[in-house]
Amino acid sequence: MEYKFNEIEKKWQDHWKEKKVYKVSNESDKPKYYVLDMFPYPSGAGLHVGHPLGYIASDIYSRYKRLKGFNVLHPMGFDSFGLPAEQYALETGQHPATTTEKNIATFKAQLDKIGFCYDWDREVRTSDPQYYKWTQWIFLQLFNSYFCNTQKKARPIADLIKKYETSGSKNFTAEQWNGFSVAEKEEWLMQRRLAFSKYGEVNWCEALGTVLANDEVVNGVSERGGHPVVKKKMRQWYLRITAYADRLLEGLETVDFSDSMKEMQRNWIGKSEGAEIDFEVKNQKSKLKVYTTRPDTIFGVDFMVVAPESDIIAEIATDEQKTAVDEYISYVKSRSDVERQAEKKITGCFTGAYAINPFDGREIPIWISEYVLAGYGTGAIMAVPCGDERDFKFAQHFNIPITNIIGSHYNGEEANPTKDAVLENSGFLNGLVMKEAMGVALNKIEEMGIGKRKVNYRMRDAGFSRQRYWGEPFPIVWNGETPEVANDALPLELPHVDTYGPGSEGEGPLANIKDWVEVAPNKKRETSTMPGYAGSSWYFLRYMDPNNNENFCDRKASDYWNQVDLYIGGTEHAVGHLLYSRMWTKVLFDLGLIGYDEPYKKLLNQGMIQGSSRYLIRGQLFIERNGSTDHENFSTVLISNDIYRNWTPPSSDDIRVDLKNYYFDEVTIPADAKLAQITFNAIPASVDLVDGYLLDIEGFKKWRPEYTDVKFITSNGGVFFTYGEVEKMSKSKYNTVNPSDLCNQYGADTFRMYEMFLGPVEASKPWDTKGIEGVHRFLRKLWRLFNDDIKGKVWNEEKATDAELKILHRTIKKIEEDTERFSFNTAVSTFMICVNELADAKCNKKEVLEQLLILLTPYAPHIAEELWSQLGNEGSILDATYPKYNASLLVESSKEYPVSVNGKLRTNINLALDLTQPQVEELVLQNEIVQKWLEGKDPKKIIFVKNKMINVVV
RNA sequence: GCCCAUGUGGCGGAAUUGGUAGACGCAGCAGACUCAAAAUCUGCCGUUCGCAAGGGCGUGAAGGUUCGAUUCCUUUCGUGGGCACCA
Repeated sequence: MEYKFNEIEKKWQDHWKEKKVYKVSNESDKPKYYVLDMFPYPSGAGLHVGHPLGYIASDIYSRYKRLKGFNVLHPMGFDSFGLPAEQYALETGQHPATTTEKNIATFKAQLDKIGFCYDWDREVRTSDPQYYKWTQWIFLQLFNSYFCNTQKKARPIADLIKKYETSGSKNFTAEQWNGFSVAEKEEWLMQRRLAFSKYGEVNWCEALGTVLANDEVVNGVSERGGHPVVKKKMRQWYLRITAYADRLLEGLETVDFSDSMKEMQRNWIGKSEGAEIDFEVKNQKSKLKVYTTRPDTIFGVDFMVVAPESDIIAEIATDEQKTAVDEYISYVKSRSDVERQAEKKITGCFTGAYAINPFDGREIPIWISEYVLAGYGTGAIMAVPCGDERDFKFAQHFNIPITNIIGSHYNGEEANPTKDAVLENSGFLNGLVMKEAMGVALNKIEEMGIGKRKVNYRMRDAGFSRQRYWGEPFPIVWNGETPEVANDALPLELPHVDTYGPGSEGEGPLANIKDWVEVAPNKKRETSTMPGYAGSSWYFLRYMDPNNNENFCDRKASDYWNQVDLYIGGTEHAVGHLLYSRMWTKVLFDLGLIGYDEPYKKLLNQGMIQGSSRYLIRGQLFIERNGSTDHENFSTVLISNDIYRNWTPPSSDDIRVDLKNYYFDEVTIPADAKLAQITFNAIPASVDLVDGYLLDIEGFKKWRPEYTDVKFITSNGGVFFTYGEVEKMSKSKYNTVNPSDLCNQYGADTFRMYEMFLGPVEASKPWDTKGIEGVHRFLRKLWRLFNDDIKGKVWNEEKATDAELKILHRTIKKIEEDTERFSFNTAVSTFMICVNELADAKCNKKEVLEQLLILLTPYAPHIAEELWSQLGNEGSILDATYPKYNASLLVESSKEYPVSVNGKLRTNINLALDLTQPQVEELVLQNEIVQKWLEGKDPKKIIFVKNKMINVVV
């Protein structure tokens, strides 16, 4: 009987579906366990082999936990709002809901093929009105809440209003408040709401009349069309995540994330303690407020740098410098934050103004430069070139003299950011170590009233509106400049639009639907929609109670399932999604809606599976006809990579002389034309058309008919080599591999195990389909322990020997350990070793094999269930009892010790495990090989680590 | 530029706490079975010197700590991810 994986997998998938074996109940006597994957965006390209890596890992762990007696929640859904669907709609006119629906169907079919144990009855889709009803509802909770700085938590805004009405605030009295107009009141409240609106900068593309996402902007121009992009101020919604900065930092102490993940989040939040200092500006009324973390270096300030966006520039720039300053500012407008900071080139412009050092009266030139960002601190810094590398380079570039305040710690060649130097040239701080000087300087600054201590965060409030269609509409109506909660019942559904283009002022497409926007005279709906992370910030809660129409999630359900025990996803979400959803959870907790303020107890980061793309070298010959300067592509060749690689191009003089050197030896250039240019570049070939690097030439011609007639310059034997590049999997690079194809060809069990076998889940690695054979052979070998292709059943009910039980129990121990620590790749190896050993021992005994099958169930559920039933078991193996390993079977009495002399391995000696150090030393010194390496000398020391090794030191 | 990760045979990787580097698999080579192929099985498989026994070198590079370093520290180079409107 052969291993017919296609039949077996179909049979059991149907059976499991029919018996609803993956249905999960919110009531159970078993302990609960919640395993969650970061849900996918259902792109039109479908699932590729990179997606399921984390899903397989979580599926294995879920099934393992189930076998261990837990009630396991392991749901799946779709993050189905997003830009690509809208972009596609813009191009084809198809409604995003239609394409999204189709894409989800494809994804689900692909996922089911791999045999995941999802309870599909709990599926969520962020674009489903029944889901985004609650996203909108939570937004309104945020809108109607503020962060109480005394209690350090979110509270209803009504509480704040009550306080204002009765006792006012530091900005106004109760009487004043009660006299304010609605609009005036709202202006004050807006400064406290957790979801609030203000003017912010967006990437504005005039030519497209639209706002662009950062990744639609390349080098300051739009990716589509190459039009200029500038920063433009527009009204935007924001979430006051900065209010939660400290709690987001503290919360990291309570969760099990990797240290690097925590580090990334800490850096993102970027808490720093320092001071804001006001500097007088020479001959000006306005003061320059800078933020610094190093007030101890105040005597080393040689210049100031102000962000180009700062309003103060207009006030202080001198007439002589005005033109230069304006020019510089317009240059900076075209640049993104990333570009501004990544730039190695040093740019800047002097304003002509001088600040005055409050301690020694020195005049400090004020510059503007793009390396200072407006959004951070006060948008201005005091530059200390002897202590800061960027300041130093700036000073050097613009020939600004550098003051040394750290003596020999500064060598004149590079800045030294030390805090341990003793200060010099520093007035009242002279002689103090910098660390101590910090407090002294701060006290003095506060005493003089020219500045104050200030905690700063690099993190900014999160932009929460998008000028797009395919997202959650805001249940907000604008009364002039005052936002009000819309009267509509939730969900406020996305209305139908005829076109997906932007509104006349760059608003989202919703702005074009007059009837929808104008709800009453002078009352207009908010026309932007929520960003992608809105729906994903709370989806882990919805899975617990997905069909609840009364509540986003019943408190009983969220208390039962509690936090996500294991969350698996990529590091690319390290700071975005994870921080947002941590914040939402904290708000929901503060408002008493759920019982915990961290969503994810443990986070496991899966690596990215990269594509292994294949490229062909294409040579193209261009000619010019009749004096026209347009180049015409006259001839094309494709060149095998090894030939091209070994080719040395002739010097440019040769081109016109000898085309032989250029692979175009058979080309005759028409009389009325002349050779213009020969170029070589790479064109992608689909990975389906190569075997390793060898191209299937005929297949390629069929795939790209435009190359049917071109000449292929082949290597010896007529073969054609492509070359490889490891890069992100994407449709455009033709390097995607569809998991469904592999499941058809090798079976889901093979595919699951191969994905795991590839390497550690956390690591990124390139995909290579070739290795899958090895895993497939392993499963066939396992099958043959039960069934022979010709003889049929070979398993038996004989009693297992000690040696066989030892193989089994060693495997039980290792598989359990490896699964617990998410080392799935080594677990697969362990299965292979076990099956190899059982085959060598000719062990076909049910007593051993049955236990092995249970271990294998999380990894390869279909074959395990099939063989389990062949062994005559009644129930499903999914609910079998996980084997316990018997330590007494694994006890050894002796060990083959490696023996080193001076750290170099020289021999092995078999020794009993209960020997003492002196006994070991004696036996080791008797050994011939050890004697030889001792060369008659006495050993200085013999290091003996029990059960590990022996090292003789001479 | 900044933050994080990572670098081991031809390839994916193993070595869990500083203790035998290269488990397991792919590819390759040689052989068995077969009319043949597939499948399966056996052996070899980091590099170098050597007939062999045995030795030298070897975990991106350079230093350091240690009896002992893929593992810890310093410096440096390459690659991947993130940098706030891709998700």
